[in-house]
Amino acid sequence: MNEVEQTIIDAAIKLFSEKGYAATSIRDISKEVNMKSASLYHYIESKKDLLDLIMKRYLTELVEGAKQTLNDLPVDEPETELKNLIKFHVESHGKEKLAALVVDTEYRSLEGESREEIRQLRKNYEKLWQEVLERGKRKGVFDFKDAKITSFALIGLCTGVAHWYRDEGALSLHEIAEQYATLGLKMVRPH
Amino acid sequence: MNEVEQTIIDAAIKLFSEKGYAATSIRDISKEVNMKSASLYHYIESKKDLLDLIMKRYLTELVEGAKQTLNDLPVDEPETELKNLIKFHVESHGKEKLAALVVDTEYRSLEGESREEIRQLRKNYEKLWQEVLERGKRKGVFDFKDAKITSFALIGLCTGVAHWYRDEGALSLHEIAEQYATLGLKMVRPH
DNA sequence: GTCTATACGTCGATAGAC
DNA sequence: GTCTATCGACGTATAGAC
Repeated sequence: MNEVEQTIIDAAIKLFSEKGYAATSIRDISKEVNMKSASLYHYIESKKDLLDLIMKRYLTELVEGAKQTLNDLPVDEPETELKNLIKFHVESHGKEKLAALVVDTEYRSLEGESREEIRQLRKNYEKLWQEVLERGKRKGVFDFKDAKITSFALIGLCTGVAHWYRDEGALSLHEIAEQYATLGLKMVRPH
Repeated sequence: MNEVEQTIIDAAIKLFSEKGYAATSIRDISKEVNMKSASLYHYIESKKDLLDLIMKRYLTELVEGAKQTLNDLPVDEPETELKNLIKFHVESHGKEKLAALVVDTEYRSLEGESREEIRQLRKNYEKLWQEVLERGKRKGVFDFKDAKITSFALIGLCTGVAHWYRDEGALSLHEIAEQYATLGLKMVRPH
């Protein structure tokens, strides 16, 4: 992956997140990187390929990062695990806000194998959360009815951050992540 | 609004929610309603108009429904208010899932006045939630740091339902709404 | 009200000069 | 590696017959 390729990918992420994949033309992207559209094809195979690459790369980073987060933690502390899972997700969605928006909104633009691949990555990610929730429930530190619904609820909650977070906002990303961790933990704690 | 117009709107909602506004052509919509694309223009002014109408109508329904929900409740019970706000939002997003998806994902496809109008409607809706939250905090039945962030978190949580809910699923929409109300209330209750 | 025909712009992608 | 030129398909929208 050389420098020019990365510039093209960044331009695509910016435009896809602003206008959507379908509404962004290859000519739009080429203008953004000060090239003619024909030149882009020296670096990419197709517009579809560009989306596939972005979705796959960012979602893989999210899944691997979450796995690593859990691995770095002491065993058998589901509350700590959930707290850090939330913080990692929120911070990741704030730092890579534009890519996160693309991943969250362009699943429907994928076709065939790519779509299936992304679907699997998502499922793996949800499973990570569900396992933490189930461990906490067995241990008695969490209380909820359905692990799947609760995982959707928690992930949806954290994903929402990418839709409103701004670097210039009053609260730092770290503070927001802390608040979300508090909110999320309260959601599943017995009372 | 006659029958044919409603059929066209329903077809547009279906296709916009599946493929997105930009990826849906007037010809796609006309095929869905067994017409030629030129005939559609007897009922609509433009493709853009169709989106404006869908976004405005559904979001207005949501805001008005939420206001009505609050009006029907006893005064000075913020917990009851939040519970019913959550249930109304979740049930509305389940019942009109496709329209909800369009509203949630196609804001970026709006331009000019329409965009501003929808932005205002959204703001009004968020304000409803924030007022309930503030009242609860003053009364001491809610505990959270920032009303704006908490309202975003709660609304984002409930909106997520439209992304995974299915009529054929194991849980009824009513049950899901109840679970979400429980989760949401736990999020903001002092412990 | 619904159609056929079509205007005219933009799309993704390619050929081939430099 | 970047360009100009261009292809054929498809986009929204309109004109005008019936």
